Order: sequence, then C-alpha cells, then structure tokens
Amino acid sequence: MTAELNDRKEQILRSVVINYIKTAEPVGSRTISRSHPGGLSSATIRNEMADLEEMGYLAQPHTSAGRIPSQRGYRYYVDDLMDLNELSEDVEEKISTSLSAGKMREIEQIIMNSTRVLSSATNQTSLIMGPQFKKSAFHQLRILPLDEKRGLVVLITDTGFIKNKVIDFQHQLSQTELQQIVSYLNQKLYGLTIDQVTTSLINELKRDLFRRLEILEQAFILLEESLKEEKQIRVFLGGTTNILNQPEFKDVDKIRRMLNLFEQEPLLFKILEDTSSEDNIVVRIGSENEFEDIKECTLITGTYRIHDKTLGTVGVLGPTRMDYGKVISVMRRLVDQLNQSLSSS
Amino acid sequence: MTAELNDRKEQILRSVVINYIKTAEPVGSRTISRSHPGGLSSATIRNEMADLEEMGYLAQPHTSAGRIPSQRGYRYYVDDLMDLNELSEDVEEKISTSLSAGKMREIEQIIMNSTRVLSSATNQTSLIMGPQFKKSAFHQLRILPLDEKRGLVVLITDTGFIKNKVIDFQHQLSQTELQQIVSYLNQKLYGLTIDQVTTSLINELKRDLFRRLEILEQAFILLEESLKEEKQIRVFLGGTTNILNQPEFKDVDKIRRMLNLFEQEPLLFKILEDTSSEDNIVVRIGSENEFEDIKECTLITGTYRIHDKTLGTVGVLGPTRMDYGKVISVMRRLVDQLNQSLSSS
DNA sequence: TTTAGCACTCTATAGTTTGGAGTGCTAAAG
DNA sequence: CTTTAGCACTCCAAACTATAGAGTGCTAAA
Repeated sequence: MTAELNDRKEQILRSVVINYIKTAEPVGSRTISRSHPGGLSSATIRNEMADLEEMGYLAQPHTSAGRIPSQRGYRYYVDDLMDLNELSEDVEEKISTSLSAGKMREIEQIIMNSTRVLSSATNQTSLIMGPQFKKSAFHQLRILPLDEKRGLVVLITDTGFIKNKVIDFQHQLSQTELQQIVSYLNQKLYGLTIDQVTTSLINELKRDLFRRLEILEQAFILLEESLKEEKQIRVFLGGTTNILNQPEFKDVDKIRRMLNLFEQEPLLFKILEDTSSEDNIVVRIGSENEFEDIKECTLITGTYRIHDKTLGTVGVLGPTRMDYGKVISVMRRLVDQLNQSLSSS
Repeated sequence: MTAELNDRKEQILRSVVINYIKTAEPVGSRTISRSHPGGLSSATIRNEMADLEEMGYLAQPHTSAGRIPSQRGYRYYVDDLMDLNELSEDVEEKISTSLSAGKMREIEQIIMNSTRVLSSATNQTSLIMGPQFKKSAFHQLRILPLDEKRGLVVLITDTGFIKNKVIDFQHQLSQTELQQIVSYLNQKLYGLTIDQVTTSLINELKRDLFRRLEILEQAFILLEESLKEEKQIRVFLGGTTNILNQPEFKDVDKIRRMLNLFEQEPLLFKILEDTSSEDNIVVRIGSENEFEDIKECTLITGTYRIHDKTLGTVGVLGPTRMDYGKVISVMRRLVDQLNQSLSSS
C-alpha cells in the first residue's frame, strides 16, 4: 500500500492533486516547475509526469493539456500524501457553538444543525443519517388518552429518542385497561432494541394470546402502527446547491441527475448505510462507490455514536476533485462534537 | 377588467398563450393561421398581433421572431380566457387515495404527501406551509416525567396538532407538584390560541406570582420552551427538480438562485404568507409578486382550512409560462381534499 | 377588410481561423 | 546516467464568418 513511488514522484503527484483541487484546471509541467523555485525544470517534470500517467496515477484530458489526477492518484494522495488542515477559527466556533448540547434537547435539531455546519464548512453537500431508531433500546412506553376514541402513544428509547403517534382505539378502553396494557408492554419490551421488537413481539403475542386476547390485540395494533413509521430513517441534507458551484457540474443534465438522487431518501439511506463502520472515517473515491449515480463523486463518511453505540452516519458528497484534507478534518471534529453532545443528553 | 379586447383579438391572444405554454417557443402568425383551419390568413393575424403587442399583451423577443405573451397577456388570459381542465383519472386517483384521512393521522404526513402529489401532477415545484400552529387553540397539556431531572411536555391543540418537547426540571418535582402545575395551566389556557398564550401568560404569571411562585416559575419555563420552537412554521417542498426541466431554467445561474431560495425556509414562509387569504386561489404572475427572487415566476396559492379556520397555504411555483388551467384545477381539487381530510380527524 | 407577395431582419447553426498552452522527443550539457 | 534547452507538433477554446430559415412589416391588389 505504501511508497510505490519515489520521493520525487510523490512530490509531483501531490503538487498535481493540490493544484487541480484548487483550480479545477489540468496542471501543466511548467506550473509545477515554477511552484518549486530552485527545483527541477519543466522537462524533467514532464518525464516524471509521463511515468505517473503510465502508472495510472495521472490522466490527460487530451494531448496537449496538463494532467489531472486519476482516481488512483487521488487514492494514493489520500492514503499517503495528504496533510490534514488545521480548522479555521471560524469553523471551529461554528461547530462548537451551534452543536453544543446546551440549548437543544432534540436529536433532530442537532442533526439538522450539523448538516448546515458541515456543508458550509466544506462547500459540499452534506448528508446525515438520522439516529438509527431501530437500533435503540426500548425504555418506556406511555399512552395518553386524548378522548374516548383516540390516544397518543409515546415511545422513549435509551438513546433519548422520543416518538409519538396518534392511534385509534378499536373499542372503548377504560383507564385501567389502558394501564394494564401499558405496563404489560413495558415489562415485556424493556431493554429490547426496536428491531428486535417486531419479531419477538409476535412470539409473545402468540403465547399469551388465549389469556390476554382483547388487551393484547389492541396493544399489538398500537405498537405496530407506531413502529411501522420508524422503519424508514430520515436522511438530512444540507448545501445541496453547493454542487452548482462546482465546475464539474456545469452540465444541467448532471445537475438534474444529482438533485434527483437527493430527493430519493431511501437511496441516500442505502448509500450511507453501505459504509463499513469499522473505521471512523471512510473515503470512497469515484468508482469505489457501489452506487452508479455517484461513481463520479467522492463520498466521505463518518459515524457518530452515543454511549459507544453507533447511531448514524455523517457524509459529505462532492466531485472527486474535493479538498480531502479539509473535509476530513472538519468531519473528524464534527463527529467528535456530535458524540459529545449526544452523550450528554 | 373585462373585454377590452374584441373577440378576434381574444382568440388570437388565447392561441398565442396556449401555444407558447405548450412549446416554449415564440408563436408566429402562420402557426396560428394554420391551427384555425378555414380561418384567417397569416397576414391578418400579423396585423392583429401587432396591435396586441402595441397594447401590451404580447411581446417579441426580437424582430423576426414570433410573439410571446407578456405578463399582461397572461393576466388577461387567466382572468378572462382560460378554461379549467378536467382532472385526469390518474391525478384524481392520486389525490383521493394518497390524501384520504384513512391511514394517516399526522397532519405532517398528509402535508408531505400533498407536496408530492401536487408537484407530480403539475410538473412544477410545490410548496406547502404547514399548519399555523399558533393560530390553533390550546386543548390539552400533559407532562410525562421521564426521570428525576427531565420530563416530556405534550401539547395538543383543537386542530389535532400534537407537539412534544423534552425539558429539564430546575429542581426536583414531585408527582403531585407536577399534577398541580399541569392542571393549573390547562385551566388557564384552555381554548386560547397559541399566539394569545405568550402575552396573556405573562400577565397571569405576574398576578399570581406571589402566591404560586415556585410552581409557576417552572411551568412558565416549560411553556416558553415548548412554544418558542413553534414560532417557525415549516414549509414543505416538493418537486424542486422540476424547474430543471423547464427551458427557462437552462441557465445554471438561474437554477442556483432558485434552489438557493428553496433552502431558505423563512423566505418561503414570507412568500406564502403574503397572499391575501380572501380568495381561495390567488395567481401572482411575474412582477405581481412582491419578492424579488420570484419576479420571473408565477406563484399560485390556495389556502386550506379546518373547521373554517385557515390553517396554511398551498403553493405552486414555476415560470410564468405555466399551464394555468391545469395547475389551478389540480390545486382546487387538492385543497378540497385537504379540507376534507383534515376536518375528519 | 382581407390577403398575397416581397424585401428585410435577426437568430441559430455550422464551419473556419487563429493563438496559446502543453506535450513528446531529440540532442546537448552536466 | 540524469537533466535540460529547444523545437515541432497537437489540440482546444474563443473569435469570427457564412448561411438557411423563420418571421416580420409593408404595399398593393382582391
């Protein structure tokens, strides 16, 4: 994985990547020669660049244009050459103030703020997968009767998640019946994660069916209704218009495809879910991405946790020509802050 | 307002508008002459068109191009010439099935579905202002203790709105203390609309302060916290990418400005709020819009209500060249359905 | 009042020219 | 053996030029 290239080639590759990231223009040998004063002549650089191209790290849009990094070039850069940026005070402040646990209790609020901060700090589109509700554990279930026919189910998880849903009662229920249902459910479900509930519940149901029929029938409906909705996890987006500033998206058709993708939440979810959560930060360059629609993009993801349990994924999506150092350092900091903010609530 | 134009001119204006809406190309005299078989020659039409241009109903992108409707032309068309379309079965079905009150209790669900239906039926961007929470009346307030330090405030309005928020208790509260607070608040607030609450609450607070100090202090915080968030009303968007299909948005810069607008919820809110809710459906063509950013667009809005109380606004935003008849008839139908669905819950 | 006819205008499209940036190769210099 | 100067070559992008076609306005005849 390391150092297939000699020092000089590495320097040149690095120069090409950095330059291209900055200018979005193919980088010529003279540009590099000049930026290393007292260095090598353009002719020498040219030779090296030709080598790098043959080895697959650089590419030429056409003869007589400069070189641009290939996907492999970016990969080498990210793995071996990249420096992480210091965060600017500006960004540092935005992250720490707008995400501090202080004011906001709701997880959703925090997440939405995160998308905003992340996209504005990176000038890319940010996507954040909301907390994986179904990975959370049951903590408490309450039912508030609203009137004779309706009630409000409130579901609380160990991760501080709160969901509520209005449900209809099939038959009229007395206060004590409700009480019974609720405490029965709480007893059975306490500590289970949400995705364990559906299957285990059915088993419980079957076993206890003949004893508690009428009561459980109701309860089952309540639960099912309130859980159904939670299967889909929300993906929050920020800075979708940032792609319009990127010259690689000057084509209206590309824009359309990209924005279309952004509107399809389930797809976004799959894209984010797909990253192995082993490493903290994962960089997927170009065709390393599984999904056709983003094969010309780079996706950088990180995961955030609460009490060491992975809650969701944070991502930045942009063209392969992206400021890797900056994005990665911003994301590191953001994930840290998220972990901290969420744990303290 | 009516019939400043003779029959023939009206026919021609109508033809130009309809043609231009369909093709997005300037309409020439021959096109019209041909589409009225046995009608007038192109020369005659030309004369009339010249008149219409002088009167301000038509415009020419340049000499030797056909005519396109001016803003005034569209206005005349909408006021006097337009036919409403029958809804296609397809659309009719989408509206009635996906918005029926049956499955969905949550207002938000219904609204989000509405944006989807509206944008797909009109091929434009749809925006719907969520229910005006602060115009709803207090119905019930509950507080569920979560643990010693925290509780869940649940607020229910007469319009079936349910909002909850986790709050911290400053001091530890006993069950009975909580009970007291809640019933006191419910008693005082019942029937008030939410935007009445803040001011009247302060007065109440002051008056009762010396008697119920500790209790009310808590309660006030609870309320304030839970109300603060509700000031901002959500605007839901659908089909934002539809503008990319419109030839008037082939310019990336225009797209950027438009999409940028879509990301600024407060602005969208202002735009929607601004429509006088007297008439059911309001059409704002081009510069009739107050807001700079949409002066090249047409905004068509309608309001939906529950029990005769205006809840929110539904809008369709697109280029002035838009199928007015279709949009208006779809919106009529949608608003009807919304009123019905919301009232029945 | 309507229409045929014609000269005129303007745009969009395709084709042409040209300058410049960058390359690869060769041969000389270190 | 490595580096570099020099030069011919390639290719694109931008500017310019031609051309066809759609549409107009006006005039004079029906």
